[in-house]
Amino acid sequence: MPKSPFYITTPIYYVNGKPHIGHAYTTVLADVLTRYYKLLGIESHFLTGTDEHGSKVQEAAVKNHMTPQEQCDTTVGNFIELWKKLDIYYDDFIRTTEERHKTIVRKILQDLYDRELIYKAEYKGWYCVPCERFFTEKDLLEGNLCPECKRPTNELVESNYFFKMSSYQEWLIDYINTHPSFILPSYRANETLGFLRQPLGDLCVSRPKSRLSWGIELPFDKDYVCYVWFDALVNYISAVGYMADEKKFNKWWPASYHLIGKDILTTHTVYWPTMLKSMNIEMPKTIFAHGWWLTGDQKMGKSLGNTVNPMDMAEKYGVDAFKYFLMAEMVLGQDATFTEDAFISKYNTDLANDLGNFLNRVIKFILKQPSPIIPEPGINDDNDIEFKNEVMNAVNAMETALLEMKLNKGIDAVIASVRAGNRYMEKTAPWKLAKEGNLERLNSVLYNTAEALRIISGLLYPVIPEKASVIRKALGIGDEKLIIDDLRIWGKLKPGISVTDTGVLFPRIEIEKNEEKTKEKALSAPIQVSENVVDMISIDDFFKAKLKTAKILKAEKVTKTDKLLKLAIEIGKEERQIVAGIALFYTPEQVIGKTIVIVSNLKPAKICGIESHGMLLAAKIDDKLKLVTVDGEIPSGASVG
RNA sequence: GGUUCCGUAGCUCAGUUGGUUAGAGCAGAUGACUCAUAAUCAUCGGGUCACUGGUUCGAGUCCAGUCGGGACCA
Repeated sequence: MPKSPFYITTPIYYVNGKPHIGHAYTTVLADVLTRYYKLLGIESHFLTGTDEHGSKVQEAAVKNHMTPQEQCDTTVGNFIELWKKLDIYYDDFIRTTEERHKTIVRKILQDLYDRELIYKAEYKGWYCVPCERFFTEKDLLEGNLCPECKRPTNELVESNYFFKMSSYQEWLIDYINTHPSFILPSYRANETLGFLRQPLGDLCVSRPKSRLSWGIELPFDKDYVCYVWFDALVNYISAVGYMADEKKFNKWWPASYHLIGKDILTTHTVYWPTMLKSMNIEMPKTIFAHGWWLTGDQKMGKSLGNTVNPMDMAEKYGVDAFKYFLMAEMVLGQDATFTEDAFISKYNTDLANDLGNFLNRVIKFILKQPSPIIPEPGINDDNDIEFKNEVMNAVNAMETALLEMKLNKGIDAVIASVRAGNRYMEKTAPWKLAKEGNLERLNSVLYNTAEALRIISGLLYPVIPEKASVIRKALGIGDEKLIIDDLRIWGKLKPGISVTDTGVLFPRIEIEKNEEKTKEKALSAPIQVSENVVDMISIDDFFKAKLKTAKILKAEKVTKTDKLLKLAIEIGKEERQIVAGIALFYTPEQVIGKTIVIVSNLKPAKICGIESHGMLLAAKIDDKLKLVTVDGEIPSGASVG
């Protein structure tokens, strides 16, 4: 493992809105990585913060009848509060409105200006008065209309200051090519190189105060403020003492990782490196772009109303479980989908059934013994050795995973060792050993399971600090300092310590009943619709069901059933799959191309293992069934009602 | 439209530089156990590895094309 200090950053978040899953994910990731490096005994520094200048903050302030600074002070609280709630331990939190930051930005600007790396020039653009925004010609809509509000724009000549970014183009291309871990994943490096195939322009680093006053004033021209991105990027060095505390700066820089979302790739892989180069500062070791969490909303279309706010999951099922899911489920770099079903499934299998249950059975069993302490182990047999190897294997896997930025793999390995623990208990059956009075074997088995839990809790601590601490408390080692060297050695757990029942670690989330109901409804619905309308309902009740026209694109029989057809349907621009119990009445060929009516906002359900996303309407009497269709031509996606 | 990545069991995905019977988790079926959170453990998947053609003694793994999906750029 690297022994040089570990310095990790998140982007500084823009304070014009509320924090969402994207912010949370990056910050949790940085937090978890930092905790791992601290576990490895490496000095670590974790920086996050907020980006507080720029037009959007100014606009929000005006709207809320505040000064921009007041606006920042209020909204920054949302972030700090969330980090507290998520148990995030950053070492530093920087705000770009802090003097320690602004001073450095001014110094950098002055330095670059003095060295003629920043120059003043006029450039032509199109200005939209209502939007108060400047556009380049290519941004405009046809007829020189504003791309935002579609009103005419005025051609305008404006003076601004430019950073000579263009002069670093060749250097940057070469640097990326010769430093394969500079931008990760590698396809993001390719994207950057793609961007760099075209001539790189100079970067406009000023905004005239006449258009925007909320920013850092240029030290050499009081009519301008600094462009937000230039300002913001500097946080990564201003926070660790650049031009202020040389010793501190040399300790932490270059950063080990700049974690970013893929949406801000270019600013971090083009602007920032050229800025650093111009300042003669070493490049960060790795700029790592992770993917996005797609929520139900984005993935399934808006009409459904089954959206889950991922943040609610932390509230509902616990912060540690939430962080566990984020870390275990996303392959770093790729996008991942967040659904409550996936969350619950992962929670129940990994955390409740595997980990929580393993802890529980070990502790409860030891507590049933005449002396409820960690016993003295005897000689290991083959089962013991096999189990021990599996646990030690997890330690190695986690270390490798960290280096490769494949946290999910590391976590998988740890959970695999938990499963090995459950398997080990079945194989050795300590309850039988107790009955037989084979105390030597019994003690060995109980010791080994407890020892495994010591190591496993240590490996998972960075992800689930609170719950891992509970495990350690149960084992009687709650106060011991956690270091990797102790996890690498089997047998560190001292016999003789009392264990404690700390209760159920992760209570199972029970959802079976709800699922069954949905399933029944979905199956029987098409057959019940026409008959016996009971109870009167209000119009509002009726409109809760969003009925829409849909065109059947594809249809096929569901194997092993005689009633079900699987349909691919089109609702406007959206395409989805539903399962309908109409196969006794229609062949797939008969329904393809038909425009039918469906309930589009029905909660999705699995029918015979197939996801069904909506329900079609059909009329039925006795043994006849007819689909509800529309009279004449109408596009799919039209509202019915 | 250009560049690029991907398309593997019902679902999520692993599959190193081409080489013996293509794997894991979840879901499902059957059985076992009872220390445990109706948890756990064992056994059961014969999947045209999107399609077509090619290179090779041999390709999920390389090449070309087709279809489908994503990313970036325009």
